[in-house]
Amino acid sequence: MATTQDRQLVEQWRSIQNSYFRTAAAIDRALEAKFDIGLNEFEILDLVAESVDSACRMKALGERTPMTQSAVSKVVDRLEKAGLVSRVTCADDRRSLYLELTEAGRALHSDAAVEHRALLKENLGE
Amino acid sequence: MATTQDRQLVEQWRSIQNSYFRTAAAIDRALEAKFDIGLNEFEILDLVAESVDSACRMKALGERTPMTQSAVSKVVDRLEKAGLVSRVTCADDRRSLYLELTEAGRALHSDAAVEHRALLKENLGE
DNA sequence: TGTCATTGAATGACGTGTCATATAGATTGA
DNA sequence: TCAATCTATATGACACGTCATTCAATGACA
Repeated sequence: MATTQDRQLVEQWRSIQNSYFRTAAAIDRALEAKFDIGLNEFEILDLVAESVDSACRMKALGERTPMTQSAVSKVVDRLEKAGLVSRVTCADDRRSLYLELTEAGRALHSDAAVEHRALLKENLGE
Repeated sequence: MATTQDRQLVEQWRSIQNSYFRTAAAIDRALEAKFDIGLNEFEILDLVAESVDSACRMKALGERTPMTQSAVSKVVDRLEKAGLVSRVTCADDRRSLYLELTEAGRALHSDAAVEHRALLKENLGE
């Protein structure tokens, strides 16, 4: 039953896993060491930073990341506690929140992004 | 500072993340539902199943998966508790252990592998 | 052979993610 | 306008992974 195609699929999958984990781990460690935030925190920061409009975004964020809604909520908790982001209630729908980078958040993001891109380049492209 | 190349890298990375998470989640759910084991458990089972020799393998396993040594140890705990695998002490190095599939483990693996390959095919190739 | 460093694996504390649920605000329709 | 329903987010219990540490066995070298 173990066809050649099966083996190829498994090999392909393992290779994806490895490159995914290696890249994620490298970025995570670097960001943790230099900026004291994890990869998921950075990715939320990154998404907020690239949203130019100030639409109500907690919801939108959830759609742009594989994270669960509750994971996003907790990541934002940490970012807020760290003073990098703030939740602002939405005028037109008071259930919703949108996120704003604080000054500190903007500064950290722009430094961290350089690191992030460099590590992506190092790990993805070669 | 946000060069075109940066954007491409980020896009590439998000696409890897998404396909990785989607595939992993799909497999994990299916295996959980039908065989009551998670993806990591299956992957260890799969590695054990494909090791023909009976060398001392806990160690070797750690080298073929992105999982930590301690993660492997805990996954094996669960597999052993579920009666799918057994730890056998090594004659030539009594610190080492190798793993054997039980009958139940072998049976479950061969069924689960079919599902696993099918989902890989569905998610990776199209 | 006795000490010291090393190696294979297990364990406990801890962080973070997931699922199910809770809560508050919005929407619909009679 | 008042239920009933739906939607956006938060929260608590729990599972699992990581790190640091521990323990036992091995190896190395005097």
